[in-house]
Amino acid sequence: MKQYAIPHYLVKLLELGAYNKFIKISTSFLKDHFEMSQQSCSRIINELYSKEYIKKEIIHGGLNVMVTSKGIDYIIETKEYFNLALTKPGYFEMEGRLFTGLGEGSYYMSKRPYKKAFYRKLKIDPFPGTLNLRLEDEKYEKINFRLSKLKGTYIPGFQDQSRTYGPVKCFKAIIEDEYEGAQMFAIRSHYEKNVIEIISSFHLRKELNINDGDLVKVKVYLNNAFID
Amino acid sequence: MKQYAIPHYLVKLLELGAYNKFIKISTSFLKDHFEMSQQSCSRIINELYSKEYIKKEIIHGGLNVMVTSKGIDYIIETKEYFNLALTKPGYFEMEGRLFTGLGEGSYYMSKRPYKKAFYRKLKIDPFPGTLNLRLEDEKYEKINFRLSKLKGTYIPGFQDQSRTYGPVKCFKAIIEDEYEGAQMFAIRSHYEKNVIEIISSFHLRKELNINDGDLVKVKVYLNNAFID
DNA sequence: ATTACTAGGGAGCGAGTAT
DNA sequence: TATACTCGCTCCCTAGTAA
Repeated sequence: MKQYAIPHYLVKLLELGAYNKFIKISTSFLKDHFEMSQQSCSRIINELYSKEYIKKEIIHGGLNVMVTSKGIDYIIETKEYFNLALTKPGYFEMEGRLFTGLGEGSYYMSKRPYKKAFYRKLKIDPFPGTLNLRLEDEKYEKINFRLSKLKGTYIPGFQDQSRTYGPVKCFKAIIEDEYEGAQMFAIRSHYEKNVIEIISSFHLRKELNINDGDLVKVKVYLNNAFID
Repeated sequence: MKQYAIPHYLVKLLELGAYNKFIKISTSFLKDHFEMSQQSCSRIINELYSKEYIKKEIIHGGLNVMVTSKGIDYIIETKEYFNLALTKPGYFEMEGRLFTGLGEGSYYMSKRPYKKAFYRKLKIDPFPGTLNLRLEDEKYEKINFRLSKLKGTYIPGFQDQSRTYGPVKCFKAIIEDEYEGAQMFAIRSHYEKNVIEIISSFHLRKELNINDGDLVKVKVYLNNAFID
C-alpha cells in the first residue's frame, strides 16, 4: 500500500474504536470501510501489522485489531506536518543533535570575504564557528535534501594565497525559536545528508547553553526563488 | 493520482511558499520535492489544476503555481478528519439539513412495542416524530454508508392488526452537542444514503429552535460489536 | 531550457479458490 | 464461515522524445 494511505486506514480503524483496545472485525467487514476488496483489506491489515502500526490477533471467525502507539504517532505526525505547512508556509522545521565538527567552519567563517558577504546579504556577522547538527529522523533528512535543491542566498567563493574557498548558499533560520542565523550549504562539494551546518552572529553554544548531544530545533525560511 | 496523496502534494507546494501567492517552479524542479519523475510531476500538477486545488500559469521556462482556497480547505479537512478520530475514537460526526419527512417517523414512534424497546435498550422514550436530515456533503454520505454496515442496537419489529412493522437498528447520538438521542436505520428496507433519521426523548425542533433548512450536527457513537 | 505525449514495465487490485 | 494465496488485468509510473 502507498505510504500516503497508511494514516487513512489507521484513522478508519480508530473510528471503529481500535484506540487502546482491540476490536473484533473481519477483512470482508472492512471492505465497506476501506473501500477495498476483502483481499486488499487482508493485504492492508497484514502490511499495517508488519510495519507495527497495528496489533493483530487471529480468532475464530475473524480478527481482533488495535492501533499501536506507533500507529497513533504516525497519524499525529502526518497531521502536524499538514498543520505546520498551513500555519507556516515557506518554512521547514528540523531537529538535530549537536556535535563537534572538524573545526573547518570556524576557519571559514573567519575569512574576510565570507564575513563581508554574509553581512551584506544576510545581515549576519558570523561568529567564528558553526553549529553542526546531526539529523536522526529520516523525515528531517528528506527536508534537508529538499533544501539542498533550493536556490538560497548565494555567497560567492574566493581565493587567498594558499587555497580556494568554494561558494556556499544559505537560508535564513531561527534556532531554538530565539536566535537568528542561517543554514549553510557548500555548493559543489560533499554534502552529508544527515548533517546541517548553522551560522549565526551569536555564539550559540554559549547563548543557548547547549553542548554536544543536545537536541537543537531549527526553523529554516525560504527565499522566493526556486529554480536555480 | 490517488485521492490520499493529494493533501501531501498540496502541503509540499505550501512548504515551498505557494500559500496565497504564486511561486515559480518547473516540473523537473518539483521531482525532488514530490519524489516523482518530471513526467509524473507534470501529470500531478495538471490533475491538481483540473480538480481546482491549485492555480497554474504557464510562463517562459516554467510555471507559476499557487494553492487555491479549495486546496487549503482540503488539507484542513483531512487534518481535522485525523484529529477527530484521535480525540474521539469510536465516534462519527455528520451534519445535515433539516427537512420534513412523510410523517412516517411520528407514526412509528407512537407504536407501543417500539416505545418500550427504545426505552429498554437505549433509555430513550421517543418523542413522536423523527428528525430527518439531508446530508449535503459526500463525506457524510460515506460515513452514513459505513454506519449502515455496523451492527448497532437492534430494535425488533412487530405486527398489529393492520400491518407489519420492520426491525430497526440504532446508534446512540448527541445532537448539536447537547441533546441525547439515536440515529435509526430501518433494517431490510429502503435506505436513502443521503438521509439520516434521528430519534430523541425530546422535541428537538422546539428545544433547539430549529426549522426546515437549518444545518444540524450529529455525533454518532458506536457500540463495540462490528460484525453482523 | 521547458511541458507533456506515447509506450513499455511494474505495482497493486480483485476474482477465484485453497485451506 | 474465515484468511490469504495465485493470477490476470488495470492503472500508474517513468524513459524516451516531440513540440
